[in-house]
Amino acid sequence: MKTQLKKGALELCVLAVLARGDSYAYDIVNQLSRSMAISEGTVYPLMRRLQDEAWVTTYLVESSAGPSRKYYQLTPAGHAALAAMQREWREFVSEIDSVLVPGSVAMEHQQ
Amino acid sequence: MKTQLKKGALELCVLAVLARGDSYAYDIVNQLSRSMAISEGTVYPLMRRLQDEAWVTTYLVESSAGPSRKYYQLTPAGHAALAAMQREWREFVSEIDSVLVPGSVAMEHQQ
DNA sequence: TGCATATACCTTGTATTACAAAGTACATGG
DNA sequence: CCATGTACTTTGTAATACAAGGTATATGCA
Repeated sequence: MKTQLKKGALELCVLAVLARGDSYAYDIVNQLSRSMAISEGTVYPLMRRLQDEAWVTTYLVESSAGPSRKYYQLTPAGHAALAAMQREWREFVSEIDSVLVPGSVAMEHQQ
Repeated sequence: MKTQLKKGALELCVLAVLARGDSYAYDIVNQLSRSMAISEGTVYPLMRRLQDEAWVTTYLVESSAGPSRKYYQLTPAGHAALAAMQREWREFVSEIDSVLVPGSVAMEHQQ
């Protein structure tokens, strides 16, 4: 159930994380997993999609504690996409809320 | 994009509509399409899923302006599911917002 | 009668995507 | 030299939104 809700929002979350600074997939997973259930198998294909959209560029940085890290950096198009998706997110929440609570904000009378 | 966000939330919306009164699929589509883009091909399979979950029961009512309408009525389990999904919806929005606006809700130690 | 239109239902096929699971590879300490 | 932690990637499965098409009923109108 919740899995379905999550679809599409993760892309927004990843872009939001990258807006706070360049990062690599493994770290993004760890950051997001503090707020929500998320797995590697979801994020890596998503990073590929972000590249395909030209919303991010990548560069390698060697690590002293394991294999090289592939950092992702937002492009101007990526920043624009983030802004657009934040707007869409707000609209989406409003749409759903308008269905859940028609008219006023009184949620005590149902059925 | 928005299509993906929508997944999972539609079920919640349909249950919310039914909580305001029994209705039939064709009318639910019309009601929801005032707030959001939605198509018949999405709703009919969804109604079937609600039946499979025993969240709704159905009854036929003849119409003077077309074929009989299959009305859907929430069961007690359906009301409970609606309440649970509303809670999940709130949690989900909070989770996403906490990522979009770090520091607002649950951000302990951000790097 | 015949046909268009509106109502109402349902099914099929396709695209998207979250996730588990598995695999590859690097670095370090016991 | 191998277990552990780090880091990347691919494969297969399930869920589901939607377009498109199909069926059926009722009415108005030419």
